[in-house]
Amino acid sequence: MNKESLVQFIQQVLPMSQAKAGQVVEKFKPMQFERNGYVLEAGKVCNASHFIEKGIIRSYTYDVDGNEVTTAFYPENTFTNDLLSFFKRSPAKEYLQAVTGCETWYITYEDMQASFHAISEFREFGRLNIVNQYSTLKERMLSMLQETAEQRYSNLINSSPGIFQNVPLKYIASFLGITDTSLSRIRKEFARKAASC
Amino acid sequence: MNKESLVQFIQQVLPMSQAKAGQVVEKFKPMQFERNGYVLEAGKVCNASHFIEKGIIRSYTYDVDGNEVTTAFYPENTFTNDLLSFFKRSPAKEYLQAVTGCETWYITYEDMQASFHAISEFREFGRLNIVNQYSTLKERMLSMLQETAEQRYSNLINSSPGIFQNVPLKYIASFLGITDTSLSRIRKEFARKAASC
DNA sequence: GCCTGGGCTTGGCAAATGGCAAGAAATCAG
DNA sequence: CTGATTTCTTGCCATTTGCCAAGCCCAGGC
Repeated sequence: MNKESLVQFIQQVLPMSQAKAGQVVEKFKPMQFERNGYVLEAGKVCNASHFIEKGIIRSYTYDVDGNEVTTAFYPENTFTNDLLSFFKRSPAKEYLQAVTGCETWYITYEDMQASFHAISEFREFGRLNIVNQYSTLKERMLSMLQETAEQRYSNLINSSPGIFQNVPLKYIASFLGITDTSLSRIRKEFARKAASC
Repeated sequence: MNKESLVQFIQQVLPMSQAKAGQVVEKFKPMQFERNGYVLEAGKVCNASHFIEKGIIRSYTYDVDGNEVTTAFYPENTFTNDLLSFFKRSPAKEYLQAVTGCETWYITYEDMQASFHAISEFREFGRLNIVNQYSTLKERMLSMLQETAEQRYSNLINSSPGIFQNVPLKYIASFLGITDTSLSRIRKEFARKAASC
């Protein structure tokens, strides 16, 4: 396992010389998680940012009635952490759980701060990465505001078919903002429509 | 009009010496907007970040059917811009409109980059400010996922009563993810419940 | 003062979604 | 393999919300 995909990801967010990119990834170390293992637990301070080389991670929390709510899926070739906890050194509100077995490259908060200070390209990359995450969340927000549950389901299955092969439907339901009952009905209706076309 | 509230805001996000704070705010310049004026228009690149000294600004876009969707309200003592457009120099997808007459302190992209480079405290402030905006959006997302429209209305009126005094209800409706018809009914029901307590 | 237009409310009906409970299917442990 | 547990589907009914149309009310222009 080498850092090639991490380097590619960084180059894609902010192109820089190979030398700089090599310097940036130097501090990243490998880690593995079993299926259902925890990358981060609520209440603890998030001290590492993980680049997912292989596998899928989800974030979740609990609503006032004690129901699990899946807040995001992190597929391969993305960064995952609890942004607020990581950068403000505050207790995390969410769990980060490996939905499948995972291999990641992680960097600690201390190493990241040091690298931010030393490498201006890495600073800029870090900022753009946060902005991209914000942007993703904003699109999701917009989709919640103006689309029906069926449209959101359709979008997800088109944009991330891999998720459906590995993630229990109940996680997907709460992610879409509906109950597993409704998701089941939507899937049925969706299959019916697809068949008739 | 002086920069005192801007300085206070910065100190609150990231405490630093008064000298540093003074250096940070140096590049900010004043601007004014009439009611319904535009701080930013969709399609243009967002080239300034505004700290709202006075007034309320909203962001909005259009859905596929051409309906306006209000995506956020920015009250006094917050920063507003189109994050993605500002940092990636891409065309904005949203409009930023002054809902009331507004006075702001703004900094251009170029000045901000220069100050980021020169003042490490400002860099850190900038990052924390983005993280805070992400966090705000995440809470809003969570509220969309797990709360009813009536609960979201209740939260908004408790946390930001000032908005209701200045903003047309139809903006608030699309912000809450419902139609103005539904909002009207929810308000009626809400008033009934409040009266009976 | 009168007209006009936009913003808000209301009623009637249809569609979407949730809550509950039962059953079917898949998965897991022993 | 078997039994237990979890996940998923389905039916029934209530609630929420949307859509459409009508009407009210208030502010601004003449």
